[in-house]
Order: sequence, then C-alpha cells, then structure tokens
Amino acid sequence: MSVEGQAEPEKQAAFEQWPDGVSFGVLRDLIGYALRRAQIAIYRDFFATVGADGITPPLFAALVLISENPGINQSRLGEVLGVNRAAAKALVDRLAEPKLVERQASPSDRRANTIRLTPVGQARLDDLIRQVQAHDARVARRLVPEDLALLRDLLGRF
Amino acid sequence: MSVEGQAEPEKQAAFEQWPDGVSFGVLRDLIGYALRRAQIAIYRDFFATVGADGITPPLFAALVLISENPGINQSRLGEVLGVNRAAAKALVDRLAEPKLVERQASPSDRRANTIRLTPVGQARLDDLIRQVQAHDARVARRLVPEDLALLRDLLGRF
DNA sequence: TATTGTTATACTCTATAACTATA
DNA sequence: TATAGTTATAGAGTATAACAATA
Repeated sequence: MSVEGQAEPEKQAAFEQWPDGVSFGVLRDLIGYALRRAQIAIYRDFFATVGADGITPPLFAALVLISENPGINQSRLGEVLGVNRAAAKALVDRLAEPKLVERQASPSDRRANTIRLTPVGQARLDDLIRQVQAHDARVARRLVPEDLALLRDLLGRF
Repeated sequence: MSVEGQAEPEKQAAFEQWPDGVSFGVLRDLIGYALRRAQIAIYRDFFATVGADGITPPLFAALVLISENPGINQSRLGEVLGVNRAAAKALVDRLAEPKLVERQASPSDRRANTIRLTPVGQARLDDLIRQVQAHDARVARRLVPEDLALLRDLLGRF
C-alpha cells in the first residue's frame, strides 16, 4: 500500500536461476555462463547482508589479505587480488579513508608502502567475517560439505 | 627489447589461482570467493579471445537471448539477465548503435519495444558463438565431461 | 495503479598511460 | 632499466529516482 503522494521504491525483480519461458540457446552449454549466473545470485545475497556497510566483495577480500599479510605492499596486494597497481591503490584509498587500514613507509624500500589494519579495522573485519560467513553458508545451504569440497576442487581447475 | 624512446606497454601480471607465499585466511573457506577467483580467470581469457571486438560477457549474453527470443522486450530481457530496466536499456543501446539489434514498436503494447537481431547482428553472433565456445572449452580444458556436468549441477544450487 | 521505456545521475571496478622516486 | 606509488583519464556495468505514455 502506498502512502498518498509517495511512490513505493521500485522493487528489484527476483533473480531466477534459469527462468522458464525463455530460451538460453548456447548459454545453457557454456560453463562460464553458468558460473556467471551463480555469481549474480551470490552477489545479490552479499549486498543484502553486508552491503549496508559500504563493504563490497573486493574490499572485503582486500581487508582479509591485509589482515593475514600485514605489511604487504600495494603492488603485491593487487597481484594477489588480480588487479593492477592503480586499482590496488584505489582499493587501499577506500579502506584508508575511514581509517580501516594505514600506510607506512617501508623501512627496506623507500619506494614502497606497507599496508596494515588499524585496530578499528581489525575489529571491523572481525564483525564482517561473521557476516560474510553467514552469507556464504546461506547461499551454499543446498550443498552438503562433500559437495562443497568437490566444487572447490572443480573451481580450482580454471 | 624496447625501442629507444618508446616505453614498453606495461604487461598485466599473470593471475595465479592461489599464489603461494601469501595467506588467504577465511577467504580460503568461502565458496563465494572461490567462485570469484574462477570468474576472474575466466574473464581474462574471455577478453583475450573475444574482447577485441568490444563484446563483453553481458553483451554476448544479451545477443544470444535476443537471438533465441526474437521480439523480447527490454524489461523482460533485463529480468532474465538479472539487471534492471535502465541497465537493460544501456545494453540494448550498445548493441543498437552498431546495428546488431533493432527496436520495433510492439503491435500489442504501445509502451513496449520488441528487440530483434539484424541480419548483420545474426552473422556477427554466429562468429562470436564460435569464438566463445572455443574460449569456454579452453578454460574448461582440465575438466572432463563428467566434471562439467557435476559442476553445472552444483552451480545451479546457488 | 502498474508497467514500459526513458533520462539524469552516481558509484564501483578496472584499465591504460605517463610521471616521480627510488632500486 | 625496472619497480612502487601516484595521478589523470576513460569506459563498462549497474543502481536509484523521477517522468511520460500506455495498460
């Protein structure tokens, strides 16, 4: 029921994995496209769960990697995440702005920064990890542990 | 060997699936992150194969769906692809500009456009399908058919 | 009232290219 | 020469919000 004079916010259409009544042609046979559709479904759940904090999947991954590898530099962080230096800098900027991470001059290489979490960042990450784990368990709820192990193995072959 | 006065274009660092020497912490256990890494690897191969034509994975998917469902309207196309109306319009615009698809007024609903491939678009898609199938087979080269069937089933459960 | 398409706007993600400082 | 970080720029992808036309 809409309040007079106020439009309802438009609801996002549900994402059906393979809707009926439409032909997918060759897309049905492409494993890359099956992966893409699964990813869309997972991202939607991620944003519904974690997104309110402004943390996106790439930012979450960066936070975890910085936490696990304190003192890592930006270029290496980018390599590990699969993005270039400029993109890695953008990620670190977005985490540094709210003071979740900080840059320090590297003692051994005056070109490089070392990146590490602040105490606030670590506390925040601890919370985020709980949220993301709940999200991950929810999207994988139809997979038993053996399925998950198998899936992990198969995905590792790309 | 660089020519004097000309810098080499910077090479993109290779994307190792799970590089050694760095700790992934909780990321190692999140199935959503395993999916994300597989997707990064697949996208890189897609762009190396097909990207020169300016066709991206979402545009390719839209082309196939329009081909398979001629006369589909933009809103429905968006629903099927998992994007909203505005994003669906942007995709159709990008395909209509080089005349791969065309909009026609719907005879039954004067609000709606029907979208279909042009002959040029269909010929182009036929070529693209060949390229994308080769790409898909290449990225899945370490998976036997039974693995692929299994993977498809597992991905369908998200 | 609800839906289709459109427009305006904004943000994330990512790349390329060129520059500075160091190595 | 090569590498780390930075800056400027650009483009893809996507969302929200509001509007007009039509259902």
